[in-house]
Amino acid sequence: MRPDADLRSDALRNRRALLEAAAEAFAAHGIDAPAAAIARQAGVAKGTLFRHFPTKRDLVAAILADRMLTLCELIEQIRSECEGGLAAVAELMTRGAAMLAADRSFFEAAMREGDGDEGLATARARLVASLDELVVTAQLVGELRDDVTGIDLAMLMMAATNTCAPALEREPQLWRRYLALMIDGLRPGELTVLPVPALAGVSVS
Amino acid sequence: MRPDADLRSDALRNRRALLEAAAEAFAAHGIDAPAAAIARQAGVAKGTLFRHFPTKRDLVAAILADRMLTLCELIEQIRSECEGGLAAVAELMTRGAAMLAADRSFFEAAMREGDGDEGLATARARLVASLDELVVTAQLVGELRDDVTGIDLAMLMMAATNTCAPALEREPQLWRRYLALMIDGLRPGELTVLPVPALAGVSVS
DNA sequence: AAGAAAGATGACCAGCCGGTCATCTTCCCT
DNA sequence: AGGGAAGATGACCGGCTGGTCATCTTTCTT
Repeated sequence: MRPDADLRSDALRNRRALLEAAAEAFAAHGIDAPAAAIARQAGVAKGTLFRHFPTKRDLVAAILADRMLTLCELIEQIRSECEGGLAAVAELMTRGAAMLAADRSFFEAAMREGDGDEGLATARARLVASLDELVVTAQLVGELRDDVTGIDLAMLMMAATNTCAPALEREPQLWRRYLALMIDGLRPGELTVLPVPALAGVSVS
Repeated sequence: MRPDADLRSDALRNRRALLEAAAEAFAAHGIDAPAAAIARQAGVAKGTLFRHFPTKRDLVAAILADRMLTLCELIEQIRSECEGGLAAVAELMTRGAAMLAADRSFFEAAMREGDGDEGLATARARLVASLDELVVTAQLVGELRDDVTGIDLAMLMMAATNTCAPALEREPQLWRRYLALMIDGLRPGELTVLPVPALAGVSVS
């Protein structure tokens, strides 16, 4: 993704193996997957991991940023496929949530990581912008309540998938139930005036 | 709460101090609050803690059970105050969520703990039963969609409060926003057919 | 082809955690 | 009052973690 600076060939290879291994480990075991395990999986020594990512936070941030950009791509794809209404929003939330449900680490990471990492900060900003576009489009057509924002969508996706996390083994699709419920709450009609404004701007979490 | 068996006077005193200290520590720092800190706060040695609660899980379970019973009491109180409609449901969810928002550990514990502990299992059962009663009442009046259950309410409360957990420092009331959105989704009208049934029976998480 | 720089290695470290146990103290009953 | 049992103590243990560093290996340049 990054231009990857000018690394020696072996360094580049290792870096990529590390990212791949980390993505897998984090998705399966959450943020707390031990660094040693990731290095082993990548076929590399622990020291090498810490050479590429001086801190575990850096590694987590790199992967979180990547996932966020993937979400951006998903949004673009949906915008080109669907009409802009609630259907598009629902489609995004469903497919996005499916992504999150398959990756334990996303929620944990999005919650804990600040904006220390620059790559993460810009990825986050891009994601929020994309979400906002989608929201505004749906609102213009009158199919989405006017008082929600892009960040709200992100929060709801995380809410639906994470709440079920442990129940996921019993019923891996449970998140769909709550997501559907939440989407119903997004319809216009302003049944309730939302208390408290959404978080603003750059930093989602 | 428990009859507290027949303990020696000092043992009883220590046990209570331990529970109080643990509740405080868990609420503030989450489930991972170190056992040593809890013991110190209770003015007791670490060994004493592990005498009363052979495993940290046992301590967590004890406190989680207590919180669940508190929620039961809250429900009873609301049922005696409000009419049975959606207002009662909304009231419960708001006040219940406020409780959860003030206690980092509840969500973590509810997610991780199985039903190993008997006290916990019965507390959980009682809570689910209370929630179900509330739900049925509101459904009879036609103010709550027919396809939700008591467990759904619990899940939504946790979803709303936990998702915002880290944003809580910036905007401690943010959970109210999402809870309101979710409650809107609970209105009857069956806009969407919910995919996936709710979890059944005893074990919530 | 040779040497210097970039990179890889893995033994090692410090810190923290849950949990144990031999020893000492407190309580309670007779 | 005194003795035995229930309880309290805190040093200690083993395991696991993120992170370091002196040493060795690979790559790239000239």
